[in-house]
Amino acid sequence: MNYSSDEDDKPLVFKRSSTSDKFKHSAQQKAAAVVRQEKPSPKTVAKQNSDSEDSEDDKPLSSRISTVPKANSNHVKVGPSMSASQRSKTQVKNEDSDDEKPLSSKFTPKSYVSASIRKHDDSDDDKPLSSKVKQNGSASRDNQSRKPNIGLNKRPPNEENSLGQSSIKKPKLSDSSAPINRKPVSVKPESETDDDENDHVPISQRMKNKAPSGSKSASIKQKSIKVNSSSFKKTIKKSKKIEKNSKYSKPSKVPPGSGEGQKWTSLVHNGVIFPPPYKPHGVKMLYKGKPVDLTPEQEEVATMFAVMLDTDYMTKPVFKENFMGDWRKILGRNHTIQNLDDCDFRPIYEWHQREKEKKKQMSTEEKKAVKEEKMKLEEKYMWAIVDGVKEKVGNFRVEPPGLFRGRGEHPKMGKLKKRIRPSDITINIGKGSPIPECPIPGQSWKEVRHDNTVTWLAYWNDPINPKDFKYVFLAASSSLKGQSDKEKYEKARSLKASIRKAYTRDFGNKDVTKRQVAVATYLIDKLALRAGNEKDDDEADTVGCCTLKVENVEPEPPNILKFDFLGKDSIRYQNEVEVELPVFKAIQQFRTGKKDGDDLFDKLDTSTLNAHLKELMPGLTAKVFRTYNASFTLDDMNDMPTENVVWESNLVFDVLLTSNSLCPNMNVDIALSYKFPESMTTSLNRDMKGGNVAENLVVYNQANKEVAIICNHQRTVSKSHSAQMTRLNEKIEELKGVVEELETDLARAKKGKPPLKGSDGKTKRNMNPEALHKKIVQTNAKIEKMERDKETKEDLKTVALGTSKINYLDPRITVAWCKRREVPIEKVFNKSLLAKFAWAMDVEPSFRF
DNA sequence: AGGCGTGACTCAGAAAATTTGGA
DNA sequence: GTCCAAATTTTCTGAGTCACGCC
Repeated sequence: MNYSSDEDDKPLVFKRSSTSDKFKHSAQQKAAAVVRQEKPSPKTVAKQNSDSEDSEDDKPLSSRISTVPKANSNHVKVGPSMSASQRSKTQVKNEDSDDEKPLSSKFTPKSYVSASIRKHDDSDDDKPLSSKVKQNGSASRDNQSRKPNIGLNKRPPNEENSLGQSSIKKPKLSDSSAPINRKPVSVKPESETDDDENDHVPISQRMKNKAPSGSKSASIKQKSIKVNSSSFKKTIKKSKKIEKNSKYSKPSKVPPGSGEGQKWTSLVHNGVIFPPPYKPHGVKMLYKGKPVDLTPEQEEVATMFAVMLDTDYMTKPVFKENFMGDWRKILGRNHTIQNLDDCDFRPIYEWHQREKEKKKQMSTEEKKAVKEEKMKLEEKYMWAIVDGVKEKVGNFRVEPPGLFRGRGEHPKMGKLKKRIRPSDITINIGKGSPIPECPIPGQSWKEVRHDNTVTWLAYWNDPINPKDFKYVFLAASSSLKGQSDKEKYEKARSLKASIRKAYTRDFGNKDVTKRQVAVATYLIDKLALRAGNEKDDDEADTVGCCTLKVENVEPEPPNILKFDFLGKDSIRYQNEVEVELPVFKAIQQFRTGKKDGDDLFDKLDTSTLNAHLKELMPGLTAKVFRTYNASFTLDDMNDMPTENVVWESNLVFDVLLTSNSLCPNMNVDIALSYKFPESMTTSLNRDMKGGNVAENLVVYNQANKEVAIICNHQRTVSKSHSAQMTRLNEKIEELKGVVEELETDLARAKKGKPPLKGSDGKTKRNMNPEALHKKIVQTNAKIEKMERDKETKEDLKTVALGTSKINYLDPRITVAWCKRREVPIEKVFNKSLLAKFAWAMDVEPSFRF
């Protein structure tokens, strides 16, 4: 069968399945039917179905599927649950039904709120892309009239209401359905607009026309450092239309700049700062039990190794061999030290520990003084002036010498990373600007350039791999970085459903390369896999989609694929996914006749894959799917209702406390105000808003976690994790004991008897049954809360939420959502994220990814 | 052939949780 | 014995680092 057709039977896969369970449930309850478009005419319906596929297609596959990497226990997989037929049915139905109903669970309802809110949206339409992905989405567009109506979903047209508030409640509609795609081609042009610009314009009018992301002008001048964006907006906005119809025709790379590839007009900075020279400590290590004299240079390298005695690099032979190889070069051929095994670095190690301890013991004032001293030295390097605007420099400190710490089984781990000198560094600076003074007397820069088509301020060759470079760039909060960040998200937003159809059609293509491209694209889309460049033998052996080996993908009939491989940073990816039959068959076929270590996609590499992707959409590359998947998932879940949460005291209590621990900036007062159950009821009425904030934050974190799981962002379990868990368990047990005791006393009190002595032997005060009962309830609530905390903790012990927040989630989704729900943005973004995302701060509340 | 985005980890300092000390 | 706050310990975070990967 060819999937290409539209069959209704679409594979389930496309559907989304799982949102978080929690959401799911709620969603389910609430909605029953989904609505997709407004009413469809019959034909539409039919069509729709087909579209529906698309519509569903809109969703990121990953979301649809539940895949879940096993690594995290959490989620587990999933699968598409509905059958195709079911699904189609549902859809249809939905269409008719009204909005309110939810969709089956599957579809997650996405947004209602937004829908309603989106005012402008109604109009939209046309979106070019709209079809794009998510349907609705577009926020920006909305403003204007552009929005299509997307179809789909109904959105109430007028809702506009204020943003947020009221609207929030509305039932959702899901939009998922998508709109149909309208034409494909036009991708982006119009819409784009984004927000920014319009600040001055009345909202309603704002449209944006701006340019989409693309280029921006270089002029970024203004910038304000502050968070506020307003200034930013402007800057950014500038529009360029670039993309526009032409679509991305542009070479993908050229960014903004005012001119061809020009990134700035004037650039002033002070270069880089070097680490202080090595200060010999004179502590002698032992060789065959005897102290050895080392020159400062030899001692420096020995110290680098000694300091790592307590790491597990010591268990890696490669590390030791590489270290010894490089150290021996410095020791010289005839040195006493010939064998690493006869070396005893402990004296140096212990000296280092003492130094560390000393540092730790310094008084606060001393520490402060040291810090200020350092600041004074570094201050001049921290800023650059780009086109007249003061911008923070990212990494102006030259990397100090050390032993290379490769991740995973890196063949070069342990090699000496030599000290970088000025003569290794190339400086890039504005033509008329003063050339940074070389900080080390008597030395000079390797080269000084005036290249305004690049954004780096300086670079040097990586001593470990001379072919690689280490660049000094502006900080993430700079306009230059902000612009390209925004462009990245705009590109992802413009992904269209039609792309899915296009590759689906090739699952059975006779041309093997085309088939492989189709299947690989499917995996990238569905699982948010990385492209997978080829790697050299002198790098760790990790893979991405194009470099998957036969042994990394195990097909299990009827249609399950088991993935198990080491990806970037040697992080393991394990997942079992149900795929469409043609994909499954294709994978089986790609595997036949090959050995475990052979390439699964033997006809592919990232450049051929990306070349094909670019045919589908200008500027499209494999990594866009990751961004798309992540942001889509967040946008989708953010519209989950929270109103169905039962506002019972216990639950509220939990939610508040939990959110407090999950949300960094949560207002402590809010949580505290709920700390005492007695006051809870009243507080609830009084502080409903606070409660909602906390509740919303739980939803947000849940969505964030979902994304982290999709992207496989892991973290190592903290050393103290198990101790922490044990402690929690002990406390829970202790509380349980308390409850039992209380219950005994309660029973006795009811009979008029005094309480028994406590386990500690003390006598307790007489309490009346009501008081005892109350206490039991309170304690039980506390236990439940702790159990929940425990779960959350266990759940997140291997999941890192930060990476996706920083790199994959369009901040406008978060900002708009916060505006709609009246959640202070500071509760979600810390100071550095606020600075980094200054460009997104004034997005319309109706923005949808 | 570079150029730049992504990503896990580290560490110091902040915040929260506990303990201690005194009234 | 209770209460409160200071002191101390534990946990969490933000910012920085530098390795890794994509195009």
